Amino acid sequence: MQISTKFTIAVHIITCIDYFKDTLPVTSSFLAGSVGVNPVIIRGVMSKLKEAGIIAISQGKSGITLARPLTEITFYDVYKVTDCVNETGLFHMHENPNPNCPVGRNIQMAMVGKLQDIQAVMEQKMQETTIADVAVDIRRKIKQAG
Amino acid sequence: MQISTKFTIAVHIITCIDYFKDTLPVTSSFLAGSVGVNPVIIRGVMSKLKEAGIIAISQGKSGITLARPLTEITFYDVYKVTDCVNETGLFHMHENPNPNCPVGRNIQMAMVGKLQDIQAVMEQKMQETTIADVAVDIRRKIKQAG
DNA sequence: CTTGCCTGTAATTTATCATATTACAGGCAG
DNA sequence: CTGCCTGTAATATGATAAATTACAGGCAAG
Repeated sequence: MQISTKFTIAVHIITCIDYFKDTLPVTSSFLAGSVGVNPVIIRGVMSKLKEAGIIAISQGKSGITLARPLTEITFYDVYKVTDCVNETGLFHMHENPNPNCPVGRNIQMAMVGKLQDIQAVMEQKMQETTIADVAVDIRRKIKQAG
Repeated sequence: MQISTKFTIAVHIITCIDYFKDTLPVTSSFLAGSVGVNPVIIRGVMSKLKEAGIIAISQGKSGITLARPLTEITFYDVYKVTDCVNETGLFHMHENPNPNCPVGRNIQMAMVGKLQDIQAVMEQKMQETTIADVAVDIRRKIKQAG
């Protein structure tokens, strides 16, 4: 299993909006071309980024803009927005342990807290990484080699 | 997306082997009953646990035993054994960014290290948790309420 | 104020993967 | 030697991700 590409697509989208903001109008079709996926996927992700107050979308020909600076958009924000991991958690527990078995009827209670702790450290690390970190790396690489 | 139930099933299996080791022979059918899944799934997980030197399997009627103490079996060991996350990583990056776009041709390089770091803190936390921690919780709960 | 480009979203298709299930070969212990 | 158990292949089913088609609705440029 893997976390949906919607997460990295969203990071790509945000990075593009920033990178091209003074050059040309950024639209879902343009983004679809850069990301390499269907425009509908882009629109779906964009729509959620808008709801979350990360980007601003105007219809017509104007294009999409950022609603706050890259340094204030964390990986965690994007990860939450794209629903990559649902409310039941990162780990999928087997759902029918036997209640007539002493281990079976207690295993969920015994594991849930530990699994949440593991997920929590991952999410904490995501909060410490921002899209600005990605943008910096990309600009540096472009300066070096194009 | 979620990490496969094989992980929690494996934890359940190991806990059961320990819990019932002096009481009755533990077989794949018995475990399937406790876990609530098909015996073939149990056998597949068991087989990998054996390869990894975590359990010992003898055929015939004898049953399955642990190959090392619970305190030396970490969540990380079990997670690796069950192949819950493949070698391409926890995150699934979109695979066709446009090489003609400056962002598209550099986005993967800019993200991969950051995603690996996030995965690494999660795996580090898994190394710090052992099946013994689960077994302790279960025994305590059983003493309290059954 | 109209027209054209763009977003929003539903519906359908395709591909992939997780899990269940059936079936049977092979092995060990009693 | 015999019966229960493991090992594993093959197939079916179901869920989910992503692609695709289609179209309604809105804004902005002119």
